[in-house]
Amino acid sequence: MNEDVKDLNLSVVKAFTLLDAFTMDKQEWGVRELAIKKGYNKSTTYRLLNTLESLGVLQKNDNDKYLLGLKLFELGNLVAIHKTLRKYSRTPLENIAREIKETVHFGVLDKNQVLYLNKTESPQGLKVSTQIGSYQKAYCTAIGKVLLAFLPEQKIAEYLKVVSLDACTENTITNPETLQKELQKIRAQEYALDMEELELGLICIAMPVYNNRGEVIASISVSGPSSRFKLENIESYISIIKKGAQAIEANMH
Amino acid sequence: MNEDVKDLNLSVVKAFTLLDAFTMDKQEWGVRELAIKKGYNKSTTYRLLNTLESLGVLQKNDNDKYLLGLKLFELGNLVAIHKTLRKYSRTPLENIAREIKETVHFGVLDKNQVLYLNKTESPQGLKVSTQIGSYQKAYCTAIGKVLLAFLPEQKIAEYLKVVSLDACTENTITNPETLQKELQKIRAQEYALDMEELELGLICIAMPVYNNRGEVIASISVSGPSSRFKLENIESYISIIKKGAQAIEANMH
DNA sequence: AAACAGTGTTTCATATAATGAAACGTTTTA
DNA sequence: TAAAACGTTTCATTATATGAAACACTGTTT
Repeated sequence: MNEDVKDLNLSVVKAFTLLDAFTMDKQEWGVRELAIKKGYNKSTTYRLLNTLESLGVLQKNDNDKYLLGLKLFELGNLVAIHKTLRKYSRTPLENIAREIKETVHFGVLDKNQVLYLNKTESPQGLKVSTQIGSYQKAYCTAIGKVLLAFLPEQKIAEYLKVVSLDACTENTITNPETLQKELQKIRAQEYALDMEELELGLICIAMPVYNNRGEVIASISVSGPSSRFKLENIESYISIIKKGAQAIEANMH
Repeated sequence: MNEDVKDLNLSVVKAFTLLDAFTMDKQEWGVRELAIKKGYNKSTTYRLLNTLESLGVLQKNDNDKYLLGLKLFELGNLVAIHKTLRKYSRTPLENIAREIKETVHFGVLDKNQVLYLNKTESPQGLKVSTQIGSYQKAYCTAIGKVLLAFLPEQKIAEYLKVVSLDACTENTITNPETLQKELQKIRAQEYALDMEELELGLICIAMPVYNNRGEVIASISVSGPSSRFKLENIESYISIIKKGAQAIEANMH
C-alpha cells in the first residue's frame, strides 16, 4: 500500500524540505541552525540556501539570515488551482466581516484537511487570524466539519478510517460515532459550530458554499473569542453568512 | 563586474527554471514540450517534474499535464517581505476602485522594476488586469514613474545607466533626458500619468505612498481604457487616490 | 589584548546520484 | 492499421553533490 518507489531528484527534495522550515512562527533561518534542524550537513545546507538565494526563492535580511523570497510570492500568485474561488470570495467575505465584525475565513477540503483560501480579519483588536494557504485539522474546525458533513458517505468513512481524532481541547470530538452524529446534525441544520474544539476561547460558525450542481465545494466561517461570541446571535450570523455564500455562488456561475 | 562564480546546486536551479515556464499565458506543461522549451533532456525533465509533483509544487490536471501546485500557494502566502504593505493596502484600494470604478494597482520598486503587490479590479467588463507578484517596466508605467521620480538623484542616474528605454508604443519615453524631465514634473505635481506608453489604449494615473519619514515606499495607480479615461476627471481622481494613499499611510504607522 | 565560541565559507578527495540515448509502453491522430 | 505523438524506464557513464576538515570572520568573554 506504499507509494511506488520513485526515483526523485534528492537535491530538489532537500531544497523544498529546507523551505518548509520557514513558517509564520520562524521566518528567519541561519545556515547552521537550519542544517541541524533538518539533519543535513552544514556544507550541503549552505550550498542549497545559496542556490535558492541566487534564484530569488530566498533572500538575506540585514542580519544575514535567510527569508522566503519574492520568487515564491510570484509563483504563489500564479497558482491556478482554486483561483476563481479565491477571487470571487473576496468581496462577500469582506461584507460578512463588515456586518458581523469578526474574522471571516474561507476554505476547501484538501488532502483531508481544511485549506484556507481567503480571509478577512475582524476590525477589532482581539481577533482570530489564520494564515492563508495553511492547513488545519478538519474534525475540530467549523469549516472542516461542514466540508466533511457534505462529503459522500463513503468518503466520510474513509476520512474516519485514515484520520485519528486527537484532542485539541477538552471539547474536541474524539469519538468517530459522535463525529458522525455531529456531521448528520450539520447536514440537517446547514451550519456547523466549533465550540472551543480547536482552541479554548475560540468559537466559530461555518456554512457551506455550493456549486451549480448542488455540491458543497467550500465553506465560510466566522470566528470570534468566546467572550464576544454569543449563541443568541447565531440566527443573525446565519442569515448574514448565508447571504455571503449565495453571493459567492452567484459570482461563480 | 560579474557575479562571483558560485557553485550552485544545478538540480535545484533546473527545477526552478522549469517552474518559471508556468505563466498566466501558459499554465499547463507536458514533459516533452517543457524539455524542448528549456533545452533539457526528456528524462531529466521527466524526473524533475515528477519530483516537484511529489512535493506538491506541481500537480497533474485531468489531461496529465502539470500545473503549479498548492505548495507554492502555501509558500507564497508565507513570504514576509512587503506583507504589511500588502495587508494594509487592501481596503484603501477597494475604496478607490469603488469610487472610480476602474482597476487599482499597488506596487513597489524591486530590482529596477515595478513589482505589483496588490490590486482591485474594476467592476466594469472592459478592464485592465495585472498579475499580482508580476513585474513590469518602470519607465513606461505610471506607478513606475512615480517610484523612479522619488528615488535619490543618484539612483535615478543609476537606473538610466542600467535600463534601456525600449519603446513599447509610439508614446513610450525612450529618451533619458525626456524621462528625467518627466520625473521632475512628477515630483512637482505629485502624480504621474501613463498616456498609452506601455500599451495603446491604456491610460493610468499614479500617486506616491509615503512612510513616516517622508520617503516614497510604494505607489497606487488607477488604470482604464482611453475611451473612458477622460483628462477632465484627473482632479477628482487625484483627490480620491490621495485619500487612499493617506489611508495606507495611516494603517502603516 | 588574547582566547574563545559563535557564525558563514571554502577546499578537495570520494562516492553518490544525476544524466541521456535508446528502448519500451501507451494513447492519440492520420 | 499504421504512424506519430506522448510519458516512462533502463543502464552504463559521467558529472556533481557530498561532508570532514580547515579557514575566515564576528562578537563575546576572560
